[in-house]
Amino acid sequence: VPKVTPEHRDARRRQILDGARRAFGRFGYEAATVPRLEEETGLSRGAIFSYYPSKLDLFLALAEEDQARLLEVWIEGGFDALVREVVARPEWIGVYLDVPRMLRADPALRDRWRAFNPLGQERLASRIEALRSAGEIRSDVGLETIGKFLGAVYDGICVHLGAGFDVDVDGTLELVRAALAPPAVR
Amino acid sequence: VPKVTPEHRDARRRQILDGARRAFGRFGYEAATVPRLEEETGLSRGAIFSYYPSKLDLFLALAEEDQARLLEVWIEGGFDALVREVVARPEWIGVYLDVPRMLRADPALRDRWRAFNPLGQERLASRIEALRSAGEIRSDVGLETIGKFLGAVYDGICVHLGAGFDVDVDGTLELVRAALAPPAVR
Amino acid sequence: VPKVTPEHRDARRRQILDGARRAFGRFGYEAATVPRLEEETGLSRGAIFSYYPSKLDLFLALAEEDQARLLEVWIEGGFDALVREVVARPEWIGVYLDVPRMLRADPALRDRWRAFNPLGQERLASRIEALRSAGEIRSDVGLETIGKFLGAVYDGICVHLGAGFDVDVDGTLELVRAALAPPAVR
Amino acid sequence: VPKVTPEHRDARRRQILDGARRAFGRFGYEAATVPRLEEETGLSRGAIFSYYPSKLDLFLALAEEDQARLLEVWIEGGFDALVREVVARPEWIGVYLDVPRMLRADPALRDRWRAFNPLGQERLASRIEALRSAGEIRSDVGLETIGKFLGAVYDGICVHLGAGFDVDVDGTLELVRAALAPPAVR
DNA sequence: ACTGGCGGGACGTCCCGTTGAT
DNA sequence: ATCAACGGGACGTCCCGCCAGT
Repeated sequence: VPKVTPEHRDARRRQILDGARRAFGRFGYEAATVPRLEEETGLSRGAIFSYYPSKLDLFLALAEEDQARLLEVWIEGGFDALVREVVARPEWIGVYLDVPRMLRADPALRDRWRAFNPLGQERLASRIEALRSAGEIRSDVGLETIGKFLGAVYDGICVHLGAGFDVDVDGTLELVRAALAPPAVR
Repeated sequence: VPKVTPEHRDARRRQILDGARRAFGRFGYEAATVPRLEEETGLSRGAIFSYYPSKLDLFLALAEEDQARLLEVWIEGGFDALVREVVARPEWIGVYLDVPRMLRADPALRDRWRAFNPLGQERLASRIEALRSAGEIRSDVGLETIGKFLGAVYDGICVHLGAGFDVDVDGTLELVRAALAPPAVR
Repeated sequence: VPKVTPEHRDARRRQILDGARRAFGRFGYEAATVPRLEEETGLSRGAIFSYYPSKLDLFLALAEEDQARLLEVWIEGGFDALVREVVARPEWIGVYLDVPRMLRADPALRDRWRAFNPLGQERLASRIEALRSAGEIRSDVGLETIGKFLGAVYDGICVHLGAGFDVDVDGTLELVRAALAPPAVR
Repeated sequence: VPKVTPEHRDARRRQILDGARRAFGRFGYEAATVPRLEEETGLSRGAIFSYYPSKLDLFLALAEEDQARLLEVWIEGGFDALVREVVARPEWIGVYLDVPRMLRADPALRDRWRAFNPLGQERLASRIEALRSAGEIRSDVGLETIGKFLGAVYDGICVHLGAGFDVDVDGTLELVRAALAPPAVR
């Protein structure tokens, strides 16, 4: 049984994840066939499947990794930063776009996805809460509503980006700001 | 001398479209296999493929039909009506969700999709323009920006619905309204 | 029950046979699909299959018709005429080329083919016999051998023509003549 | 690091070629379905198509192998040896018979086939030339004509063999000899 | 008499994941 | 640890022929 340093394992994992993202992003989940994954990662089936038990698991690992990273961007830099991030790296959208479709057909997956990264979600909620307390966003609508609204806008932008349509980042962010602005005297 | 009446053909077409929508909606484009299409439509391959030359053509016929119908709802009833329509019939979402993913991988398809129903798109633009002229929505941002914003929100809602997440219709619409409201004295 | 004159039936039969020959000749038996037969004949499945019970039967009718005609040419005009005939109408070769392949896989068909047109075969044998008696061809080899030799040359020419290779008609016929010439003083 | 030794690969290749020849020979190209190829080779689709990218490629590999071998027999042993070889192994005929039929419908394939093994064709031409110089065959007809004549006779014999008809080897070869004999005083 | 809708099966291809070899 | 050979199943397509309908 050959042995290998943990560093090597991590590097391989990264190599697989990076190549897989390119493949999934370019072709979509089903069209990113194992041969294409091999090509993009530069590794063979054997190697890939020794790190991830199936194509689906590899895909989900990628999706959760992105999810965590983007949540972090949101928490750290706010919604603007989140949107600018995805616009700046549209090649990452591919993976994200496939997720909801898979959730649709597989309730078990839906639960898994929902339960992922509860800590991050909580931190995000706290941050929005803080903004609200500071009077920067309106407090006459529920936190949940704001979260869902932002989520929808974000997902919508991703869909447009993913489909190759132009996105008006500044304009959209301006409208989002207006939507969340505390009510003024009218 | 055709073998069947045009009425029969139309009925069959509907039967195929309806069954196919169920199949595509439930499973997604690739997982809606031909046997599943047969099962849902109650017809055999021979019948289905005598009306549509391929699975993709059937899918696109469905997608364009929905697209036209929803655009009509939007034009006639406004954005609220559009959102309430998709929320009321979430089983129609499935087909819609697969479209952008397919556009991503196929530029030719993207062009075809974009060029579809130009008249409807124009009519929608006119309507928004009219609302703006009437002072019901703000005129300090471009028409294009408003269209893209609404499109994004709508698509985002579809993604959430499609993925099986709850959607806060009233709250979201309220925020959209705020986003588009003409600026007041602050 | 509609009625039709025998003339009409014969005309339809010709129409089907002629179209089918074009299709079989151009594409070969398996690639000459029923839709292609429909196209070439200008008739529908129903019409075609009401005159011939299956694609194979239609093909064999055609093959036997050609076989009979070519045998007649051979009997009437000799081997030279036969060869010149097939060279002049290479589009007829297609059907002929598929026959031996089908015989190979189907012994029953082989018997049917062999038993076809015994009268013609006999007449041909008589003719060669007569030539031999007249001293025009050598009599030191069996009639059977001569027949098989000529058959092989003819089939070989057909194969070459069918494959699209050039055929040296005059040269080949000259060599055949030499092969069959009565032995001279050497 | 390959999984198997080159010897293993060669053995597998042979196993596939041999089984495929049986299948193609018995049923013909189109009727030699993939399941039948699996059965004859004793291997699965996965194995077969990992050695040959498609059924057509497998078939052509076989055809070219035979072509090369038989050309060698012709060059080394003369036309007699060639004919005796195919008569002795009639199961090899099947593959050979399908080739011209495929060439007929596919000009690209025709070019590929023609360009195959030019060295062998040249060596054969030299050999016949040498025989002619030595006075063993007539020199009053072109080399090309002789080649085409022999090719036609050979192909005709193959057709007969393939179709399951008897072939009179000795008689036919005797006639071929007469055809090519130098002209004597008459 | 003729049409063409339709059933149902078979096609070649390609897929994913296991496994035995290195 | 990594490889590629391989099994076996599923895919969309297209085929042929039957027969209901005109």
